[in-house]
This record gives sequence, structure tokens and C-alpha cells, in this order.
Amino acid sequence: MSKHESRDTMSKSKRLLELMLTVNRKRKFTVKELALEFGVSSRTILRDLQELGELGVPLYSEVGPHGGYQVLNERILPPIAFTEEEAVALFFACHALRHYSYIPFETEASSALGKFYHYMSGDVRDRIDQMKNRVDFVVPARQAESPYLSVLLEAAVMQQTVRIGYKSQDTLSERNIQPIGIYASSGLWYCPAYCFLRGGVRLFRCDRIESVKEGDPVTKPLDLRSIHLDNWEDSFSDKSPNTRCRVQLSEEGVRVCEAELGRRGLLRVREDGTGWIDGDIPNSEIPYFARLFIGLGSDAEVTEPPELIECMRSKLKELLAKYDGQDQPSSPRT
Amino acid sequence: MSKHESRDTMSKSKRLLELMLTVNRKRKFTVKELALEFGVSSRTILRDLQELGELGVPLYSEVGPHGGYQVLNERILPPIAFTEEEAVALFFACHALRHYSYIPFETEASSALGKFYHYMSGDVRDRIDQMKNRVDFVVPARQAESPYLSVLLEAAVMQQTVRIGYKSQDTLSERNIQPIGIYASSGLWYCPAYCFLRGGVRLFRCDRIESVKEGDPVTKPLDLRSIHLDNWEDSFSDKSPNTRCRVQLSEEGVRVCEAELGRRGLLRVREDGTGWIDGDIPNSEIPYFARLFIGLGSDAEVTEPPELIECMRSKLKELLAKYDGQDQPSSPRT
DNA sequence: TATAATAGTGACAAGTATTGTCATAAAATA
DNA sequence: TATTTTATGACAATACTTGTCACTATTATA
Repeated sequence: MSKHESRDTMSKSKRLLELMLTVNRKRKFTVKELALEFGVSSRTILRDLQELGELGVPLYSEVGPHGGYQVLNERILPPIAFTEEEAVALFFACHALRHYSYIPFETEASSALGKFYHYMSGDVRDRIDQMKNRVDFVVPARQAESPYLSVLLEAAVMQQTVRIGYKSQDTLSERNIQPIGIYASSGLWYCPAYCFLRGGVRLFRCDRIESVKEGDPVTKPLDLRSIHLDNWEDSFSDKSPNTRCRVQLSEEGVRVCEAELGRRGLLRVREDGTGWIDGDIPNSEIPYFARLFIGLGSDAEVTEPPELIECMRSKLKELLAKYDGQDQPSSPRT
Repeated sequence: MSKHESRDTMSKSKRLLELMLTVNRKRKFTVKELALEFGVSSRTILRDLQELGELGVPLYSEVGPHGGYQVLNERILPPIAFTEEEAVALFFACHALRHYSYIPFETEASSALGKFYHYMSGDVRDRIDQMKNRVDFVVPARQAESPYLSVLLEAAVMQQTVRIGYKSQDTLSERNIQPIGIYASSGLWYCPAYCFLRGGVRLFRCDRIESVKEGDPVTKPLDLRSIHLDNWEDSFSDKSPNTRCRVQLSEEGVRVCEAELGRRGLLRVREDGTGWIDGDIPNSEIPYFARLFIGLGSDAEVTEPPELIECMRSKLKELLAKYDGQDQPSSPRT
């Protein structure tokens, strides 16, 4: 049963196009195979393949048993109809990626970008040239080193465990984890993962991962296929002791908190743009929140918990002591 | 002089491919025109065009003088060879755009994304499916409204002036500006522009632009073609009174400051990851910097200017008063 | 080493598709 | 109405495509 309409009465041009799609679907194939599928002789397929090669499809062949044709490395995308707006959007999406010094794809997107650009028709290209340095998506310039992104992503996709060396507050520890995924936020890469050391889901900062080895063969991977970036937080932070936290926020406060803890689902926003935080936070994060709300100044008003307020108070005192009654630093750095 | 090699001895298949490119370059054309260009008869071109139509190129024709063929709306990109890695990178670049609720392109990138996805061969698609919710580029979730992005961008590209209503610190003012470009940073859109009211380059936050009208016909556009996103800061902040600012930063402090003021060129980084700030800041921004460095706590150590330290001190005292000796808010909000 | 599987080339005849020409129609425009 | 343009049909000449056959070369494997 042929998937293609009337493959027996197909014109050469159409056959070539279909052939292009077919050889890209199956990367490896023999002449006879295609001849049967298309209902033409092997000789014809051979001629067609040669023509495809001249047209730019990178074909490679090997003779002998288990030999055959292969599409080298690259795939040909069939002709795609893009509107001008779409092409432009696509271009700038890729363009934005150039800000990331570390991305989990081995090939740089810039080569794809170049091809795209090269094949676009004249006036779209002109438009892009004009817009090129008039619109941008900025991410923080210098980013912490994260050389293991592709390994972590691969492990997440393949449901495998890896053994990482992780530096948290000057403590270097080694543990088996099974990554759930990776994401970039404010210039840093994060990796939520099941941690076999702690027996639960934890969030790791990729720049603090100092080494990645193959997973311990003893620790069997779990089935975490149903846990991914959109829902991993449900399985997170249920273990450590929590405290209820409530904070009133001004419009500006809402904006900052969205940037900082958008993914945690603690934040509620009123219609007028102001909002509040109400939810449980792990005790271990109290210092982090204290710093956040101090930075917000009058745009945040913490009402709970007392521990957080106390922590803020002590930090404030410390800072005040540092800057009070002096215009020179108390302990200059080297 | 034909751009194409041996157009007179071209096989039909090749001619069709070239034709596809040609009709997409010139969006409007007549049959006779193409016949001459390709060195074949009009009848042949007519037949070819019909075939192109059947192959999916959206052609439209009108008879009569000034009639002719048109490619409707969409462009066909010629077949492009992408490596698997490239295709994946391209996909995720577009995927990342979905976080932006406001982008300056009228068409959503998602439609381009859909087409891309649709035409990709099976196993690349599988790979993308598996990676889809395992890797992400996060930008702050809810973003301030910025409905005028495309107008501003258009004005920047076209070197035109626009008249905006701008809200800065509760003051609503109207002024003519000539946009230099737009960029997104930490969830907000910014628009550097020449401000005819202030007579210099200023930075505007797009969510504070309340209205955009056509530029005043009296204010003639300047030639700002040589000024764009990569260099506009050179023409910026030379007018307002500045003060030298010096701050020592820990590793963490460097990271935050890079995110906040990466584009200003004030920041220097040492090899060990720590760094310092040394440069002129406008006096008007002292409150902003005060808040920033208070938020950084012990990760920042301000040494200059005294005004900034004084500002921080007063803010600290205010905050301390707010949170001192109370566990309930002093003035609960409604 | 022999065998089978595979690509690759060349020649040729039969068949098929492509092309140009001519005729004609229809629509739009000036 | 004359002109420009798309659009369609018929037909013959030509060019291309295809299958078959014969043959070579390479490689893995029995």
C-alpha cells in the first residue's frame, strides 16, 4: 500500500521531490528498496539519486552486503512556505540565542541562521539587515560556565542517571542524580533532578556542577518520564521544614518577584498591578528571601514569618553598621 | 546576462526549482518576462507555473494590462539543508520566544514553528518531542504591557520621529523622539531614542509609554543611521550631572550586577570571579543604585560617592524602623 | 576462496513527456 | 475598440525518460 498518490504514474519532477523527502526520512536505504517503493526500475532510481546529489543532497554510498546509500549528516527540509513576518521572527529568535555562551546543542545555531539568511529573498533580507541592530533580546552578558549542559540534557531525555561533583557553599560533594531537564534563567542554567543522595527532587545550578561522570551502575534509573520542567516543582520541597510566608507587594515589587520566583507559584497579582506572596517557603531559603525583600525596600512589606523579619532585621543592622559613620570602607579588599 | 548556469539547456526539474526561487524573489511578474529570462516559450512557463501551483506555491494571476502573476502572501523558502543539531537549535530558539507576551512582530512565531515542526522528518521530530519539556530558556513570566513595540521598531528602522506620552515617576509628559531601537531585558522592553525635548539620547521604558502618535511634522528626523543598539550608549548620559561611583563586588555581586547593568560598561571582572564597579553614574540614578547595593548586602561594598552611601544609610534606617520592634505591619494595606 | 549483495556504467530501443507553434477565448484597461 | 495579459487546446517535432541487458567493481560473509 503506497502512501503516495498514484506513485506509478508520477512525473519525474514529482518523484524527485518525493524522493528527497523519502531519503531524508530513512537515512539509510538501498537502490532496490526505493525502486520497489516507487515502482520504477533500479536504473531509474540510480539516475535520480545522482541528480539529487547534483541538486545538493549529500549522498554517500557503500557497495557490498549491508552496503547501500546514506544521507550524510545533513537533512534537507522540504520547501516550506513562510510569511515574511514568520521568517523575520524566526531569524530574531535564533539571533537571540547568540547571547548564550553556553547552550546544550553541540552545533551553534549561527550556522542554521546563516543558511536561513542566505536563502531568503532579497527584500526580506534587506528588512532583516535594517532591523538587525535595532531589536534585541538581551540576557546577562557574561555567564557562569556550564560545560555539562548537553550531558545533563541527554540524561534527562534518555532517563539515565549521572554522577556529579557539586559545590554548594564551599562543600564539594559527589552524588548520583537523574536530571529532569535544564533551563536558563537570568543568565544561569539550572537543572532540577532527582537526587539519590537526598532521596528527592532537588534543584542544581549547572555552574556549580564541577564534574559529570557516568551514573553509578548500582543506582537504577527511576521512571521520571511524567516529570518534566512544567511540573517538577510539585515533587519538590515537600521534605524540608517549611514556614508560611506572607508579603505585600507594590507594582514594582510584583515585577521583581516575578523575575525572581516566577516559577514557584507563590505570587498573586491584583488587577491594579500590585500583589502579594502567600505560600510555604523552606526554612533554608529564609536568608535568600531576606535579601530579596530588603532589596525591594518599600515595595515589599513582610508580615510573616517572624523568622524572616528577624533575619532581615539582623541583616539591616549589619549593613547599617557597615555604612554608618564612615565614608571609607572598614576593611578594604586587595 | 543570466545569473543561472546554462539556462538554455536546463532540465525541467531544475527549471522548476529555479523558477520557485525566481518567483519568490520578484513577487510580481508576467509570463513573458519569465519566458525571456529562462529562454523557453511562454507556453512552457504557463505549464510550469501551473505545476508549481499544484506543488503548493500560492500563485495568483490577473489578466489584462498591468496584470500578471503574483505570489500570494507567503514565500517559499527553497529546500535548505539543516543538520539535526541545527534544526533542533532553531526549534528551541523559536520555542523560547513563546515566553514573551509582547514581541515586535505582528505574526506569532508559533505559526512558523508549527510549519517547521510539521515538515521535519520523523526522528528529528521525536527528538524534539522528547526534549520539548526538558530544556527551556526562561524569561520573567508576566511582563509589563508594551503594545507599541512594532511602531517604535518601525520608526527606528525608517528613521522617523514619533510623539509619545511618557510616564516617568508619576509625571506624564509628551515629547517627540526618534527611536534608535528596542530591546528586551529581564522581562521589560526598553527603547533608546533621541529625545527632542531633552536634546539628547535617552532611554525609555516601553511599558511607561502610554501613547504613540505620528511624529510632529515640524521636528525633522535626524540622520541616526550610524547609531544603533550596539553603540547608542556612547552618545548617552553626557549631559546630566554625574558622580564617580566605586563599588567592590563579590562573585555573587558580579553576577547580579551583570544582569542589572550589563550594557553600561561600568563593570570590571577579576579572574577569580569577583569584580568592581568604577565609572560615572547620573545623580538621578543614585536611588536606583542605592536599592541595588542594599539588596546585594555583603556582596557589595560601596566606597564612592558619599551621596550614594548617605542615600543607602537613610534607606536602611527607614527599613529598620519599619521592621524594628514589631511583628505586625505598621500600616496594613487594603 | 567462492558467493551473494550491492553500487555503478554504458548502450539502445521503446515509450513518454516536453516543448514550441498556432489558434482561440476571456478579461481588464486605456 | 485596440492592447495587454492570462488561459486552454491541439499537434507535431523533438528531447527526455525508462527498462533491459550486459558488464565491472567492491565488500562482507559463508
